[in-house]
Amino acid sequence: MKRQAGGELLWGVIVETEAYSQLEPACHGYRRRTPSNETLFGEPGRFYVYVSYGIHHCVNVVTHRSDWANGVLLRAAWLPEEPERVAAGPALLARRFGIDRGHDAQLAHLDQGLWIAPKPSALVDLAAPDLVQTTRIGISQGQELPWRWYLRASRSVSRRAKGDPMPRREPFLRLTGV
DNA sequence: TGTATGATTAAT
DNA sequence: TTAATCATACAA
Repeated sequence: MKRQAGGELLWGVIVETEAYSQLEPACHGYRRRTPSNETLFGEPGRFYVYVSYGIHHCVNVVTHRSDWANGVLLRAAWLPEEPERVAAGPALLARRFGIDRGHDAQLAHLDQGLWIAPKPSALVDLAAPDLVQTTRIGISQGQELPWRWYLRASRSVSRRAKGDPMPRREPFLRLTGV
């Protein structure tokens, strides 16, 4: 969720994530601590934002503990009242929420204007919460680890891998308020 | 300084 | 499947 400059709230439902750990080679903290991955080694609960392919931004939430690189990459979100797939991919998600390196190391907290909240059951009803666990994508090492999760029914997932179950036809989410 | 690489995306 | 595009890391 993001509180925008005009005071309006921008929000979406995270439908796809991947986990990264210092112990495996796909993680930015696998080799060494540098200025650009410093946040990943810092205290949990902050956003780690990195530049991808020199042109995109991707957002993680730092997890575990300080001096240990663990994080969860936010790969896709579904936004109400917006075209499907506007945030279907980590760089697209960052772009839609206007997140860049300026948000790196920022606390994921309401007070900071950018945060993550539990699904408000009064507003949103997950009709088909089936979670698919599968392998991560876009990496050359650590491909065997099944550390990617996404909501099966969401069409705003970045992409499906071979063998992954097909999406359901029914809407996966209902707006009951707003 | 110079070169290689990539947690991506859009187009083919 | 491939090209685009450049911050970052690392070698020299």
